[in-house]
Amino acid sequence: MGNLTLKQLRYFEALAQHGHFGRAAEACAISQPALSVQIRELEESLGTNLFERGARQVRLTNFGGEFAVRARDILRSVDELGELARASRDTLVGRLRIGVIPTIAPYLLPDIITRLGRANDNIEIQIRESLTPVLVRELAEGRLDAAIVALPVSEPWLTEVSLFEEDFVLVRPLRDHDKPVPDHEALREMKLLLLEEGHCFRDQALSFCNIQSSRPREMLDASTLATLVQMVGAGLGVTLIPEMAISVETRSAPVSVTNFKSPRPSRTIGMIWRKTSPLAR
Amino acid sequence: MGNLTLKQLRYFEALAQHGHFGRAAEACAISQPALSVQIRELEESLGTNLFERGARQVRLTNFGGEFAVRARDILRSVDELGELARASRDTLVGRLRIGVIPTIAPYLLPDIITRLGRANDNIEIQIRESLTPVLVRELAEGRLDAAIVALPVSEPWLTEVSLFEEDFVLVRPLRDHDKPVPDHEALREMKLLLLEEGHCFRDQALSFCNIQSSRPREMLDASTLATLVQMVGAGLGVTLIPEMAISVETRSAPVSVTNFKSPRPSRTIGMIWRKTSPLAR
DNA sequence: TCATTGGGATAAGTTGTTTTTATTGATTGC
DNA sequence: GCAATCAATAAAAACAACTTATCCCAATGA
Repeated sequence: MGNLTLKQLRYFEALAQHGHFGRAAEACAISQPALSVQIRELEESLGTNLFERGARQVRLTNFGGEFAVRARDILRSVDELGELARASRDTLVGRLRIGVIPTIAPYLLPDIITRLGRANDNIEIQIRESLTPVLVRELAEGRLDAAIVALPVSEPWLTEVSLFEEDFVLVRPLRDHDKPVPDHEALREMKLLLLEEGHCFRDQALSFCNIQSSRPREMLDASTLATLVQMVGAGLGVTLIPEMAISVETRSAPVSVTNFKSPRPSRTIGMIWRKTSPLAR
Repeated sequence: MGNLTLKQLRYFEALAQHGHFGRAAEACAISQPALSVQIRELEESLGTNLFERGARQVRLTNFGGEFAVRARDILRSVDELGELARASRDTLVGRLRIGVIPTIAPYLLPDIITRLGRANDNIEIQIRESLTPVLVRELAEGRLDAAIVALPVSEPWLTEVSLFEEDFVLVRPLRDHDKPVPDHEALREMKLLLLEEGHCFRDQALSFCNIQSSRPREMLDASTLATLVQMVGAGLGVTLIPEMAISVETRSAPVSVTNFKSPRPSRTIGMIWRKTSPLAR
C-alpha cells in the first residue's frame, strides 16, 4: 500500500546504524513508537524483513544489508541534489543561449563573449546569428534565452531593455568625398545599396529615406555590410551602415564616411527575453 | 522547511514530461491544485525556479533540466530497490553461513554443498567447521546463520530441528574380528581411544560407557576420526565412530567394524538457528 | 519461581500535511 | 470584447505521522 518514502529510508538507515530502536529514534529526533511504526510499514511495503529483532539486539537481515547499501546511495544522491540547488542559486550556472542580428554580431560579439566568459567560467554561452523574426520565434519556442536586436520588437510577452543608440553614417565612393552631405530627400535620388530583404537594418534605412517597402527603384541587395561597402568602393552606389561597423568595414575599401546632419538616422540596440524567463529575476 | 520528498520528485518528473499542470496531475492521479502546490513547495524548498510558467506552456528552466536528470536517476534507483525486495522474497538470496561440527563435516558436506548449490545459484554458501560451543557462540553473535550439530543443544533462543539419527559402531583391530561383541560394560575394560577434549562425540562415547568425564583411564586422544581409526589399525586400542564415517575412514586401515547389540549407542544430528532469524519463516 | 528491567510493539488521541472542490485571475483567440 | 484555457489560491475534508501512555515478552537475578 503506502509507497516507499525518503523518511522511511532515513529512519531505516538510523536503525541500521544504531541497532537499537530507542537510540535510532533519538538520533532522528522522534519518539521510539514513531520509528517502530515506520520501520514496520517499510518492511510491509517491501514484503520482506529488513531487521532481525533479537532478544537484546536488532540486527540487519541478509537482505537488509543489501538494502542498506542501496538506500545509503539514494540518500546521498538526494542530499547532493539539495546541495546542487543551493549552489546554483548563487552562481549563475548552466547554459545561456543568446541570439544576435547579423548587423550587430560581428562588431559586438568579440567584446561580449570575452567579458561574459571572464565573469564566471561555469557558464556555457551559445551564440546564434539570425534575422530578428527568426530570433523572436526561437525565443518563443524556448530555444533561445535572450537576443540582441534593434528595438522596438513590440511583442507583449517580451521584455525589452535598450542598451545603446547608434547613428547611421553615409558611405560614398572616395571620389565623392567633397560633395555636399545629402539629406534624406537627396538620398532618394541616389543609387542606394542595401542589405537583402529581411534585415531590419534595410527597413530602417529605407524608412529614413521615406521610401515605402519593397523595391520601387533599382537597388542591388547584399547579404552583409562588408559586401555593401565593397560595392560602394567599386563605385556601384552609396549605402548606410551603423556607426559600430565603421572601423571594421571601411578599412579595406576606397570609401569615405560622412555623418548626416540632424535629424540623423539611428537605431536603438537592446536586449529582449521572455517576461517569464528566469533571467527576469 | 519542508524537506524534499519522493512524491515531489515524482510530481516534478511528470510535469517536466507533460509540460502541462493539468495533464501531469492526471498522470499522477491527483488534482491539478495538488500538483501545483507540491511543485511550488519543491521550488520553495530548493530556493530556485524549476519551471518557467509561460503564457501557454510550462517549460523546464536551465537548472530544472539539470535537476530533472538527477531526479530521474534517483527515482529509478528507488524503483529498483522495490523490485529487489520483491525479487528477494521469492528466491532465497544472498549469503548463507553454516557451521558444522568436525565429526560430521567431512562426510556430509560434499553432498550438502552440491545439493544446495544446485537448488539456486544466486546464493552464496559459507561453511565453517568448529566445535559445538564455538558454533553456538557464533550463532549468538550473528556470525552464523545456522549450524549442523548433535542435538540437543538446549539453548532457549535456538530452534532445533532433528535431521536424522545415526548409530555408533565399534572399530577394532582386524585380528579381533571374531571376538565377541562387547557390551558397554565390557567396553569399560578395553583400551578405548577417543577424540580430544571438547568434541561432543567424545562425551557421547564416554556416556555410553558410563564413564564420568575427564580421564579416569589411560586414553590417547586424537583430533580427528581418521587418526583414531589409524591408531586402532596400529593395534593401540579400540574406538567408536559414527556410522556415517565408516566408508570414508575404514577404507585404508586394517580394522574391523562391528555393530553393537541393543541398546546401540547413537546420536541425533540436527540443524539449529536463532528463533529470531529470518530462516524461521 | 517470582519480581525486575530493558526494550520493542500497540493503542488512542493530537497535530500536521496532502488532497479535493470551488473559485479567481491572467492570457489568448475569435 | 467575450469565451475559453490554464494555473494559482482558499477553505474544508481526508489522510498520514507523531506523541504519550501502556503493554508484553524475554532475559536476569534473587
